[in-house]
Amino acid sequence: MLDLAFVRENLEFVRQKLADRGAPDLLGDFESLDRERRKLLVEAGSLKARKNKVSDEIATLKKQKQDASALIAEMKRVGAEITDLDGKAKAQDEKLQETLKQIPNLPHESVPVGRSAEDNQEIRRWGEPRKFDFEPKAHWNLGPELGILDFDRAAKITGARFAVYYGAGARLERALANFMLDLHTREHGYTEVLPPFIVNSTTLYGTGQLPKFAADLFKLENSDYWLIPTAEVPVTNLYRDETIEAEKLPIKYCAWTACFRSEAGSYGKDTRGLIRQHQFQKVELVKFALPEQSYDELESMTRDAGRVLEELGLPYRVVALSTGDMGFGAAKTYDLEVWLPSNGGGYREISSCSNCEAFQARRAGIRFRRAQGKAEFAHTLNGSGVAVGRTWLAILENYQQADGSVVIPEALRPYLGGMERIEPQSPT
RNA sequence: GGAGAGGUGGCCGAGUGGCUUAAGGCGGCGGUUUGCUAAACCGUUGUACGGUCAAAAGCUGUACCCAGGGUUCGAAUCCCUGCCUCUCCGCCA
Repeated sequence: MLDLAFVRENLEFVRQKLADRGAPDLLGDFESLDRERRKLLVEAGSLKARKNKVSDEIATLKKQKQDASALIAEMKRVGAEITDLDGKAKAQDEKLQETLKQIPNLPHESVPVGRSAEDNQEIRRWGEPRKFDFEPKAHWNLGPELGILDFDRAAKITGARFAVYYGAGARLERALANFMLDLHTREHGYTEVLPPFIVNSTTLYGTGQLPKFAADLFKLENSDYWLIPTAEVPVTNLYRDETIEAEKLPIKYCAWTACFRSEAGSYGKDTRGLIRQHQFQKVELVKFALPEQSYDELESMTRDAGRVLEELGLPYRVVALSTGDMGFGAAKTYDLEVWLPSNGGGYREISSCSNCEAFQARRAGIRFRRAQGKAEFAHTLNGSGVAVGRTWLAILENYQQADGSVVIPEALRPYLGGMERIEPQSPT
């Protein structure tokens, strides 16, 4: 959420930044709404001041056993007026809050202005895509052929966009999660968190999934419980409505969780394979940072995520998302895109690292306090470190051999009991 | 799922309709005293949204005693609903 006073004082600037994102103009009636609301606050405030004063006078009269009926009668009328004004002010305020909650974050000045992913800016590349001397297969063929991946039975027991893993496939997924967690906790200074995979709606408001993106989420029936779309949601909300001591910043968490997304509106996109599933696993990185350090923290978080792919020998590139391609709460986002040989070869998103500045903190009441001075809003950052399911398929595709087996990257072997290669196997 | 007890400032804790602008204590901050430390003493203390101001400071208004409604001239206090915590019982990985 943007700061109300900031929007009021920088209306044209805000309009421009939102236009850069390609967001519709949501500030249409902001000025009049804000003006009307403040006028009502002043009127109601002065009436309440009178009410408080007269109530004291009534108390004094009663104590002295004198007649207060005239004042009481007046206050009955004033009370009705206050109820009326409060109602109007509340309605205006709700409209204003609703407007503010619909407005995405303002892009940082360093973000390339553009309309879509076409305008994203490549920052750097790591690794050389492998040259195959045979036609590389897509993972949705490789996996089932190896007997470690099964979409058909997943469709039977649940539905489309789910998968079952067997044997070395299940173990590879588990090994990847452990490998990522160990790397971030041992070498990058993150503290591991295991949060609930179900959260309430207040939590989803805090990180910005609600109210705009309810359709992307799974909601549990007859409750206020929702499945998390990413660990960013529960982990960022750990400090909701709390004030952190400045010396403790930056706080760095990493969390392995399952993630659940309805993928409404993506019918027809990535229908084959593991790229776009309703349920997938992800190791997430979350930071709480001082405002003056948050962009340095974004850089290091992006490097921390990249380390995972480098250790696994997976070629990737880093792109800065353009203003038109960024998520709702982000002020700046880097995507990590891993190279996949299937479909003629190309880079696919495997991590997204964002600095939300104070956008989430303002919604969620995440503050910090310096030794001297008032509480300020912290900056929050989140990034995948990285998506486990997509790493799984990247390993299959990048490390496949002509005979249909898959070589396990060195760094991962200790997590697989020394296994060097996945050979075709029977699932049963 | 059943029964009961609770939810008050950063923390502890008083407070059953108006002398509460939330007592008292702890902690924090500032100061006095002191060879240093400790102690003692004095002062101070949160958040949000407004008004005033060029702006900041300051001054000032309102709201906030889990949340949302209600009763009343007046609610931390009374009523209703919800959420959360704790204790006991039942069920359970």
